This record gives sequence, structure tokens and C-alpha cells, in this order.
Amino acid sequence: MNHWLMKSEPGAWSWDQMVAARTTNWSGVRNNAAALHMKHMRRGDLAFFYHSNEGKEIVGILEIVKEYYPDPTDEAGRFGMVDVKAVRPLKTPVTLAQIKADPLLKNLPLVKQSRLSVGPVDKKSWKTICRLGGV
DNA sequence: GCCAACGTTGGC
DNA sequence: GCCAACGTTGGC
Repeated sequence: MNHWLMKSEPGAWSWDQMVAARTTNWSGVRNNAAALHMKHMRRGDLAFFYHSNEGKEIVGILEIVKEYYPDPTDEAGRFGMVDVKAVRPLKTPVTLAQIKADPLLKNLPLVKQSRLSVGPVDKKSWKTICRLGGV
């Protein structure tokens, strides 16, 4: 199983909305690198849900419930999306500052490439963040 | 096909 | 609000 991190501005789509909706399609990605990562997602993979801009913290865990398929909101038809389900919140949100402060987490795309909206998380980092988040 | 100009994202 | 990073566009 692989692990991922997906970010969203809470003003556009927050964790609370995610929980209320239970599942949603992750439409709107218009970046090749991010789309490529979504192509590699498989059903049952887990992803952190990160609040960018406001909060700047990982607040919950998502599960991929439908693999990459065309995004109807992309008129050019070039990009796709996946469906995700809210699994559980972190007991304690893990902030970007905490992630940056931990030498184990330094190589996360979240830190190295702040603009990437969907990126992989290696197993060790996943475990570390789960521990910090109290799950 | 190169590269300058421009737009967007997101941390600070 | 500013600016760095980086992706995209368009002229040549």
C-alpha cells in the first residue's frame, strides 16, 4: 500500500466539508506532476489531508476509493481525478513547523516542493506523522 | 525548440 | 502584502 498527501485550502475545501461529504472526487488538479501521482494511486491507499495557507497543518486521513479517471471539470480533457473518503481526523493536527523541525521528515515533497498539491509520503514519514498526530 | 514574460501557489 | 518557486504561454 502507498501513502500520499493531498492539500486543499480550507477556504476552498476544508476537512469539515470533507467529513460532511464523506466522499468526494478530487477534481481541479491542473498540474502534471500532481496528476501523475494521482495516476499511481490505488484503491485502499491512504492520504493525509493538509490545510494549505490557512492552518498549514495535516488534519486528517483519507482513503482512495476510486482510481484515476477523467475530470469532467477539465474542458481540455487532459487531467483526471480520484475519489477519496474521509477516514479519521488526527487527534492532534501536525503542523508544517513540526514537519520541518523533524529531520526524518525533511525529504517530504511538502517541504521540498511547497507548490505540489499531491505528493507521495514514504512509509517511515507516514508512521512518524501518525505518531505525532496521535493515531 | 528556446526562452522571456507572465500567472499562480503558498510560506512567511 | 511580499516574494520565491515553478509551471505555462507565446513570440521568434
